[in-house]
Amino acid sequence: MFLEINLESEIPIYTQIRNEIIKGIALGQLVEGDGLPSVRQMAIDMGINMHTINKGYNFLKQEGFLSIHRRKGVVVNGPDKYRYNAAFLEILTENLSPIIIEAYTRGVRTDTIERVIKKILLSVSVPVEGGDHD
Amino acid sequence: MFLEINLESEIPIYTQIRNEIIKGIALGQLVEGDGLPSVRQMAIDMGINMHTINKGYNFLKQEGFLSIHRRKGVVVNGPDKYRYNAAFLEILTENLSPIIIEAYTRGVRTDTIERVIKKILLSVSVPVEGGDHD
DNA sequence: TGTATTGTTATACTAATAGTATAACAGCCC
DNA sequence: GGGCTGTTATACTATTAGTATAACAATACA
Repeated sequence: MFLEINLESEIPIYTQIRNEIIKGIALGQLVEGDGLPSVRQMAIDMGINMHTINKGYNFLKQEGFLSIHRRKGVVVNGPDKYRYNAAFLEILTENLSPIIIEAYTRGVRTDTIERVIKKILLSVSVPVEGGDHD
Repeated sequence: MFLEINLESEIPIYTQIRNEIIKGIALGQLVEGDGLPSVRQMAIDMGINMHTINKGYNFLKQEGFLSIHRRKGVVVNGPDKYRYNAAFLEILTENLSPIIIEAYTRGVRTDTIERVIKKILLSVSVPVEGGDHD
């Protein structure tokens, strides 16, 4: 696995694992049916405790990104398992609000904010005029 | 003070205080020179410990939003004291990335994400076609 | 000049969370 | 049946959030 984890970050390790795997799915590096390393193996690879990995995997399982089987291990789900709904859009708004409002208050103009958003989206997708993901 | 604080939230109280005051500045409810309640008074009003308020105030002080004097109390700064710079834009990108990437991965289309952003900005500013803040 | 109010600092305590460390349990493919 | 999987339980350390007192230091103001 090629997860970029920063042990010094204030962001919990299991959260970083979660975010990196979601990013891997966004980039197409992880697709439906792909298997992930076992909690023990990844723990060894990353020099991190097994339970921390397991915690990250379980968040992703609960959110629909992964399926977990006793012996088969951890497998990436298809998009239908983690497609967004109205509730997600509400949480998204709640999470974005303080960040966006701070930027606005600090004088970042609307078009600059949108440029930042576009840059992030471009880092994870192929730009297609008028087109989109899925 | 009219800060909306949720004691049950996973977000630390002092962070909520910080965000609410920044929001107050964005809305124009707090402008340069305005005084805020003393740490003791606000602690009483909100039923929260003095140190928690103080922690929130000090974050805002360190970030340039507030000035704090021994006896005069806490005062809102002018925009020049908290205007963004290049470093802020980098942190902004870092903070937005996992949220935006997750939304994208879950199938939220680019224009939907931008609609959410616009909704947040509208909640805090007066819509002006082609114009902007400041 | 006092005095009261301000933010500040120090100390101590509880509760919750992150992370580590072992160990054992249970499903299941080969 | 052996070995690998995720799972669960327990225990421990470190850090953070929040509370609770108390005292200190600057300073506006009567």
